[in-house]
Amino acid sequence: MRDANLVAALAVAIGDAVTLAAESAAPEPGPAAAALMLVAHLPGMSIDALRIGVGLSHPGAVRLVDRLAAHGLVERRASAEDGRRVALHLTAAGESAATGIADGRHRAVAQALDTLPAAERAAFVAATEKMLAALVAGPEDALRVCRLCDEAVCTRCPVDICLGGTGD
Amino acid sequence: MRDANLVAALAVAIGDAVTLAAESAAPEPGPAAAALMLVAHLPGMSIDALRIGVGLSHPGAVRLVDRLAAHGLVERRASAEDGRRVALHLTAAGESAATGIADGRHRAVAQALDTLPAAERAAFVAATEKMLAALVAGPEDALRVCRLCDEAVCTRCPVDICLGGTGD
DNA sequence: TTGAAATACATGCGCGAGGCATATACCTTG
DNA sequence: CAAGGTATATGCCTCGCGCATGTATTTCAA
Repeated sequence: MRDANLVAALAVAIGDAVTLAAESAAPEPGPAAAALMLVAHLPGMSIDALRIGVGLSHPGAVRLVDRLAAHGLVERRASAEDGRRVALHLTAAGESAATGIADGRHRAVAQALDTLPAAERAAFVAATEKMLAALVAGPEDALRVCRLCDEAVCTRCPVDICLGGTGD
Repeated sequence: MRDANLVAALAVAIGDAVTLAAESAAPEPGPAAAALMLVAHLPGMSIDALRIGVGLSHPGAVRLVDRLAAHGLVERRASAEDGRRVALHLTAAGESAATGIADGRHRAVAQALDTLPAAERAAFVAATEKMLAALVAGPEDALRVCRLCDEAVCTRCPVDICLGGTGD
């Protein structure tokens, strides 16, 4: 009981810090930061996939893309395979916004992680990987969990491996 | 870099699970669950303290209390010392809602934590305590971090100790 | 091949939570 | 006792979001 409470509190603390850092680098509070990171991670993704990742209704995702496009951060391109689909891509400004979000996220976590000596830190991260793999039950979970991930450093990604991917 | 990304991903995953569990036991999505847990933790607290904990503007907190009171979960009492203040208290229904939120939070984290063998789990929790203490810089941080805590199991609370309290 | 169902995206509409500015009551300090 | 600060409440507005619906494209069945 006490263990769970402590872990939940740390998750809330780190989650808040990550969210705060992400939103300060995004054009608006809320799911915009997650949307930018998702499109950075999966260029050409559809609005429907985005909808799952950010946890909005479909109309909500459409409006979110509208706003991000109005800010010049993403653009809708026609999909080659499927004429119904929209292929979402980041503009140059969108790329740099995504980089800023990833940096802020990294700094927020590093502030916590740097209080641990190297050995404890390694054990902590190893346990983190194990739990992360256990928490992901399907592709939809993966989209949600990775919605703020920095794909540049996500090597040997436990979520990807858990889904049968290579982890790259 | 990779360490930070993994830890952030786990924080997001656990944070989502905790939030989902909390909101499903609350009368509405958003900060309502946090408000109920805060009032459960600190009976008689003011609306201003609540405002800090849930991260709303003052009017937002007033309206949130209005809604919770309309649902019969909290009640405003007159403060004995200060006539300007409102002393917030949970009703019986509010107490049981808070219990449901704490239970959901506990289950969400236990699902992740139970994947670790006992030794790893103990090390993970020890590291968690250390980081939690390092992340709290003042009373306002404490209110925010503990906004979903279950006070019944929060013995030797690192946040409280970090602020000079006894941890109980 | 044609018509029906399914999928993906877009839009009209209304709701409701939240913030800003302001008002009121109370405490505190000179 | 007057002035300033603090705690709470309210009028007003904005805006994000979901529901229901509309449109275009693909898929499938007969």
